[in-house]
Amino acid sequence: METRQRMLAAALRLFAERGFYGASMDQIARELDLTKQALIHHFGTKEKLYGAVLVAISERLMTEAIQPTEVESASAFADAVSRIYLRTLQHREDTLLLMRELLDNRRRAAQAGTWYLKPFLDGLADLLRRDPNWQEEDEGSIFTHVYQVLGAINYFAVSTATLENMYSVEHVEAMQECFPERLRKLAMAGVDT
Amino acid sequence: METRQRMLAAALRLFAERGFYGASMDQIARELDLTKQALIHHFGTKEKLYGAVLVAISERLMTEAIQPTEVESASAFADAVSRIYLRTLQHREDTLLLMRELLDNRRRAAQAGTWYLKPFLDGLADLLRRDPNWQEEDEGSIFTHVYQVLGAINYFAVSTATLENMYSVEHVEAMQECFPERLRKLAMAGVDT
DNA sequence: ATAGCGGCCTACCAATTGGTAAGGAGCCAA
DNA sequence: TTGGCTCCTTACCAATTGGTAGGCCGCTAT
Repeated sequence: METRQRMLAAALRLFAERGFYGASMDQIARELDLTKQALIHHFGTKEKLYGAVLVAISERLMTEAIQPTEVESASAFADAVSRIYLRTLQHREDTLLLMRELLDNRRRAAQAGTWYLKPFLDGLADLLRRDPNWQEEDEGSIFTHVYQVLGAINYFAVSTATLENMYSVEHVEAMQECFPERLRKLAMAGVDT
Repeated sequence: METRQRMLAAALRLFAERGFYGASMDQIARELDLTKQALIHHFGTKEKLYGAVLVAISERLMTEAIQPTEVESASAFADAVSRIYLRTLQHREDTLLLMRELLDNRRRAAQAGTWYLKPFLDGLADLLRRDPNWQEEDEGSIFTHVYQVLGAINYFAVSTATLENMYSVEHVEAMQECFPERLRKLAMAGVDT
């Protein structure tokens, strides 16, 4: 059991860092001081290992990201967004892998079982729907707003390493400091401005 | 000459769709009814081919995305963002590849020549800096805002295929219809709210 | 003692990878 | 005609890929 968790952790790291094709079973196994056959023994195939990693991520996301008993307030959505932002930074590897999955998905898109994000998105949309400022808005508008805010978070979370090299560590730290406040303004961005 | 362009186009398509490791020289060549040695003849190695694709993208981005003679107006930034959004949708493959590059970059991050986005980012930041509403904001705040808005655009552009499968084509069309208007509100999201 | 079993190994395999070497077809200039 | 050049080919290669087959070791139940 212990081993299985270690395997999932190592696989997450390498898949997140190098992508599905970029990471080989052998590399993952070596990271654990095992042979790739140990991995195959536990998960069958590379695809299934990858799937198990995705399942683990989505479980974490569901149990941690959205509290179902969200307090109903005018800023409920903005509050949830703040929490999601913090969580995204903490689980950067999850974020990286989900981003990669988003890119790769379009090929095997027809396959089922890949909508790990759907309940999450729906939950956020629900939160926004209950906001008095948003009750007159149509569905498309609500989902669009949710997605734009999520995009702002995830894109940044995935970019910090590049930004640090493009500018400097201090520059990125300055951005990180401003981020929550500006994110809040995005989340609140007016319905009737 | 003609062939070189066709090669770059095919490489872009496959790299964007499957990533650097996911696309093989052979696949790219077959797409052109050539052998992979033709590709190697023109570009030397796979890495160099990939590099040439990135260079082509960044050139397109620089010449098209930001007009240097942007009219100075209160909504100059929001206008630029609107144009960038349209361009992003039109060149979705470019967007996909740049997103992948963003993810992969963190490994070979120290390498030079990969800051294709920097002049683009700086240009946008400049635009925002000249906005009267933003003149008192510090650098971190400005860059953060620019990046959040860019994130909203790119994340969505890269997600539409997945979203179509997750919900429906109509759902995504509804989002696409709302997008520009909501994006504008994001871009304008208040400085002193 | 021993049979079974989960956990992991070595040995091996076909397929695919990026890349080298060498040569041929077509064209143009001398 | 000859030589050279560009563009592309076939033939080949070592390395790596994911995966199969089968066996060894240590634990537990009988």
